[in-house]
Amino acid sequence: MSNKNQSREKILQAATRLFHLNGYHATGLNQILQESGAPKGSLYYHFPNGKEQLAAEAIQLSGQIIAADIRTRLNAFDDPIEAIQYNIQLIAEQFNQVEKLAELPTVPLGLLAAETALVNENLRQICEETFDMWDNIYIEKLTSSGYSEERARLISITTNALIEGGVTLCLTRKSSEPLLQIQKMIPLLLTK
Amino acid sequence: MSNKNQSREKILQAATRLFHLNGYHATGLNQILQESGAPKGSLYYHFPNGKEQLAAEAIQLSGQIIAADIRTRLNAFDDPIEAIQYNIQLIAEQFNQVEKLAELPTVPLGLLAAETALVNENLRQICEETFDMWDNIYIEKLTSSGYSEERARLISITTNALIEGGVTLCLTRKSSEPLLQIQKMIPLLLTK
DNA sequence: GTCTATAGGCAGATAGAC
DNA sequence: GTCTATCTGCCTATAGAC
Repeated sequence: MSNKNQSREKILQAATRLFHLNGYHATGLNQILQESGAPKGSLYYHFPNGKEQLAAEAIQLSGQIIAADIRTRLNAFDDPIEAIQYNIQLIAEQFNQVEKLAELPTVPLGLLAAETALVNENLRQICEETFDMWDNIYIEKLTSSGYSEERARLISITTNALIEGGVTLCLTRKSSEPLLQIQKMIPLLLTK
Repeated sequence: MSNKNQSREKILQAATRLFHLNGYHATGLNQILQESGAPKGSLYYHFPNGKEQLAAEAIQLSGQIIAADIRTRLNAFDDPIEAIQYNIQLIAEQFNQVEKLAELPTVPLGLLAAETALVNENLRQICEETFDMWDNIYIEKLTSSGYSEERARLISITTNALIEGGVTLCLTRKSSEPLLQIQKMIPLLLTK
């Protein structure tokens, strides 16, 4: 059982990294196995439903890691404006060294979501639940800072869209600039 | 030559639709040919560099179609706030009938950009140029409405990120709601 | 310019020994 | 639980008749 979980975890970690970085369709099971060091037989023992199950668990795993990141960053400042700006700043900094991108699981799931939404209902739902989870973190921070429920919802959706779109722009431009620029607009969005 | 261009155009149109909808890696050449009605020999006659060339031209084609859409929409209102809101509204409405999504090439290129940015330098550059083109349309509208060059740049980047991220959220939620919500924030962003 | 047939490789998935 | 060998099918790309 200890071995079982070790292997499983290694495979899942490699899958999570590769799916987020290269996407669902561009990532092969062989690639995942090679990186994790596990054999193919092992993969189907631990993930009987193959690639789809692997992607489902990968999205959930990184969804929770990112949620934890967002929570600690938002808690770093009382003022929600500073807090959200800090969060975006840290995401942006990942794009300074593109090599290091490979190590970090904190690239949001826009790619996976867009790839699967129209094609795989199961994965689509998991992405939706993940976005819900992230939304709720922002909403809680904002309502506890005195924003109305309705306004908090609006700001949260907008923030998530800004981050997902901003990440796409940073990837495309090979630069952290887009998110650093976007971050400057947060004070305007958080007008009460 | 008339036949040549007809075939070429059909293939390119099918490719454009499928790439934007399903992504680069999930779209097969067979699928493109089947939809276009053209034979495989024809594809490699018209696009000697195969899939990559097809994707490159598809991005450029839809990039220009979308640019034209943005231009006419921004020209529909003098006030840039109303104009940008109108543009987002029209993008959002595409997600009301998911069936009709298939017909419209106006889904921005976030998926293609994120898929290719780290993997194919040629396609990455084309995506970057396309984003530049769209940025410039917003910038021109804003500066001619009295916004400073610097502020116009900032707003344009943010608007593009909002749209790309918003589209991802709409796809994931199978709903036009996210973009309709986001649209409400435009007046705050355009504060002078 | 158009079409067929097919090469050659890699994908995801499975069977069965150990 | 692990590993190898292998199946089937689809992928991109090409060769060559017409």
